[in-house]
Amino acid sequence: MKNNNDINEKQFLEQYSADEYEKPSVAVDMVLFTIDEDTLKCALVKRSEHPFKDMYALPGVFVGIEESLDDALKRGIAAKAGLHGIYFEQLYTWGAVDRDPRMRIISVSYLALVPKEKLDTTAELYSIDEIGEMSLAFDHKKIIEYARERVKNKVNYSNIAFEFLSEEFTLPQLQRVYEILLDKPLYKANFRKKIEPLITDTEKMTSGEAHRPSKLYKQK
Amino acid sequence: MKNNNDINEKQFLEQYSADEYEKPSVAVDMVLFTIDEDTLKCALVKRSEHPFKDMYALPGVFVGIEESLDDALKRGIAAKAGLHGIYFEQLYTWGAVDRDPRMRIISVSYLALVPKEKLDTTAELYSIDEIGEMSLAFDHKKIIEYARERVKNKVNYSNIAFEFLSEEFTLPQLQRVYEILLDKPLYKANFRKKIEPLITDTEKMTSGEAHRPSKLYKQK
DNA sequence: CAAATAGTGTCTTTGAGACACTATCGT
DNA sequence: ACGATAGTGTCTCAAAGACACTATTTG
Repeated sequence: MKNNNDINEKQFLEQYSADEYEKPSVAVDMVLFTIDEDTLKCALVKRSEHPFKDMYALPGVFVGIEESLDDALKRGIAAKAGLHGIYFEQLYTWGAVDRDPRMRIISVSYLALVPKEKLDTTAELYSIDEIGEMSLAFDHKKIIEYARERVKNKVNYSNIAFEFLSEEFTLPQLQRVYEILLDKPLYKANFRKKIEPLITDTEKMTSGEAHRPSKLYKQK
Repeated sequence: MKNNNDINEKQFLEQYSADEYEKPSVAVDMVLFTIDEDTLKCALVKRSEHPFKDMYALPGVFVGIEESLDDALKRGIAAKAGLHGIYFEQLYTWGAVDRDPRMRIISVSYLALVPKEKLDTTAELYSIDEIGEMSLAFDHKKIIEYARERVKNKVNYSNIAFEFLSEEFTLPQLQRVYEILLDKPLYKANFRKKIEPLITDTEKMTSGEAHRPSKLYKQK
C-alpha cells in the first residue's frame, strides 16, 4: 500500500515536472469591505464578458509569473480602488475543479478593509444584505460569506475595526463600527472600558453639532 | 490614474488568457502534526534531489489539473502516511516569487493532525524543538511555525486537541495533549470543568497500572 | 500502608454584561 | 430650559485561576 502510493507519487511528480500535465491558472480575488451609509459594503464589478456576463463578481487579477500573491493583490487594489497602503490579509484559497467553467483557475482570496473616504468614488458598493439576495459569478458569494465571518471573528481579538476609520475618530464612531461588524448593539460604558487600552487621546474635539461634542482619539 | 490602471489590467488579462504568460505551478504542502514521546512532532521527508538535496522538507504534491486542492492533499496524506479520514484544514498560501529556485511554485499549505497510533511507522517525525534547530528546504520552516501558531490558537476555541487521541481516552491523557499544544501546565480541576461539556462518559476504566485507574471518555 | 496517579470542592480574581446616572453642546 | 448626544459609576454574574483536599489502584 505504502510503496504503491510512493511509486504513484514519484511518477506523478516526474510527469508533472516534465510539463506533460497542464498547469492551473492562479488568480487573486479581493473582498474589499468598507462602511458606508451605516452598513458594511463590498466592492463588486459587473462582468462584461462570458462566463457570467452581466453578473457581479469580486474584483480580481491573474497572478503574473514574476509577481508574488501580495503584489498581485496590490495591483488589483490599485486598479480597482485607486489607492495604496490599505489593510489587507489573505483569506483562503479556493480550488474546486469546476469553479470556473472556462478553465481551471485557483483563486487566492484576500480581505481588504478601507475607510469610505479613501475609496475611489467610482467603486460599486453593495451592502452585505443586498449581496445576500443577489446571485454572484463563480463561487464569489461563498467567498464573501467567508470574509464576512472572518471579520466578525477577528473584530474581537484584533484592531481591524480601526481600518474602517480615518486616523482620528470619536468613540461613538468607533463603537458604531464595532456594532456594524459584530451585527449587534453594544453597551457604551462596557465598550469604552474594553477599547480604552487601544486608543490614545488627541487634544481635539468635534464641534458644530447641536449636541455635546465628543473627543477625538487615535489608535495607540 | 484610475483609467490608466483599468487599461493596464485589461491588457494583462487578455495577454494572460491568451497564454502569452507562463503559469505558475501549484503544490500543496502538508504540516502533519502528531504527539509522540510527550512532544509535538511534525512529519518531514528527506529530499533526494536538488534543490536542497539531503535537506528535510514538508511532504507535498503538485496539484493535478483535474484535482481539487483538498483532493491533492488527500492524495499526499495517503502517499505519506498511508491513511485516510484524518483531520485536515487549509492553512495559508505561500506565493513569494523566489521560494523555489527552480521555478515559480505557489504552495497551498495544509495542517493535518493524526494520533500517533494511526500513523505509518515509516514516517519520519521531528519534534518542534528539533525543527527549531534545523534548517529546512524552501520556506518550510516558516510554514511549520505558522502551523504551530494556528494550532496553539485554535486549541482554545475548537476541538482539534481530540484529533491527537484515539476514540477513547482518559482525562489525564487529554489534559496532557492540551498542555503540549498550549506549551504550558494546566490545573486539573479547572481543565476538567472546562472540557466537561465536550466529552461523554464511557462505562470503561483503564486498568493494570500501579495506581488509581481512570475513566475512559469519548468526544461528545 | 506507601507510592503514585485520579478525581473533587471551594475561594479568589477577572472580565463581560446591564443599567442608571451625569455632562455639555446648539437652539 | 430642552432636545440630543457624549461620557461615567457601579452592581451583578459567570468564567478563569489557584490551591487544597479526598479517592483508588498496585506492590
